[in-house]
Amino acid sequence: MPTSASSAPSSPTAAAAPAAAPRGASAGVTEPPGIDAWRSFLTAHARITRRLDDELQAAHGLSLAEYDALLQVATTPGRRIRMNVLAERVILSRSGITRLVDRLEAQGCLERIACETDARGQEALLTPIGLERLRAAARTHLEGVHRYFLDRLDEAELAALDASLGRVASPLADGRTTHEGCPPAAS
Amino acid sequence: MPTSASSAPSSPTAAAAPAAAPRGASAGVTEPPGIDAWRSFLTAHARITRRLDDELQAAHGLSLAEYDALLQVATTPGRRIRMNVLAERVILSRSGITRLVDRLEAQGCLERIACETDARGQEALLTPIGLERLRAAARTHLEGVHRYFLDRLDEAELAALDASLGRVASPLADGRTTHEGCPPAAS
DNA sequence: GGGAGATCGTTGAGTTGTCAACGATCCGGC
DNA sequence: GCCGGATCGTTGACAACTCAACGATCTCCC
Repeated sequence: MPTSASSAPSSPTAAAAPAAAPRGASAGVTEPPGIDAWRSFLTAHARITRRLDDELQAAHGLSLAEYDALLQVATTPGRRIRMNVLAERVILSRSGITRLVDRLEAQGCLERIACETDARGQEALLTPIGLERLRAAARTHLEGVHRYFLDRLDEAELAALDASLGRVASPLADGRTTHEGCPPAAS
Repeated sequence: MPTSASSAPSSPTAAAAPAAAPRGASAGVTEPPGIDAWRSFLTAHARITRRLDDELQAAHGLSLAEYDALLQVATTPGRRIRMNVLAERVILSRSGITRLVDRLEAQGCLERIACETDARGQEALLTPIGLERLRAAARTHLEGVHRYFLDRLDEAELAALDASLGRVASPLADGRTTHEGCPPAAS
């Protein structure tokens, strides 16, 4: 899912949007107000993450997902984490995590160890190489996050963003099944 | 790129974050303030789009990317659009668009026609089937966008989001090459 | 304590995207 | 008019994810 912007056409008010989709439209579909925010959200995400991923890849041979996984391991007490938990944090399926850890293990950044308290479990353990790799990559990554995101917003905006998006994300915590615990609207 | 959240560890202030990553951390990396907004941004995107994609797929057998492509065609005057432009709007590589249009064409939603003014060019043309498909899907999709996004934010928040994220996205308009026209910070 | 059912991580198969390279066509300078 | 370089859409090869199914293990209730 590449995830661009746009959701449905509306009023013929082609306004800002410097180089992307038309903000107004013309098909046989109607759209709600506020949808512009949704589009900006999608567009911003697609553009920024692509940029960050490219830069990280070019400078350190690490994808954003790999970086994130290393970070999650590094910031967990003991620098090891159940595959399980890692999957949820990085927002990947369990099989996705298996393969991602495979890759990082092959590069020497992570090690797999058996979980002491659960014989089914595996833990990913950060190696010194992995930590060094993460440290180096963090510089590049944070620089990018600043350049493309943080530096363009003032403190109030960042706080507002955090509040709004945090509120929007929290009810969707798990996501295993398609939509169970969430009443469609008011029913 | 699965794109979860998080960027770097920081102060040991594990606060909100209902079911995901720790907001404070403990590795050998330092992090800037405001990074919480960045994390919320990533988390919200990952969770919402996954949900929307699942629902759209279940109800109409359409991925979010396919939906978006249909919408882009539908909202372009003449209901046809150059592959080129479509790629940019949906934020996909040109080969990605070739394949996506292949799929939609196979389903009868789109048709490929030669461009009249440029013999190299192809245009994707929306078929009646495609329009009907889009209309049906739009209901599901918009309902989801409301449920997971719009309805959780008031008007002021939406406006703020649009302004902030729009400003953040615009400088990254094209994105073909990795980072050419953007001074690293202040140099 | 024993068995049914849930959960763990991995695997095979399939999907959807990318990059590099291609032939075809367009365009600007000579 | 024509030729060199850009741009168009497609293709082959590959990368990274998903789902479904698996054996192993845990957990809870009888």
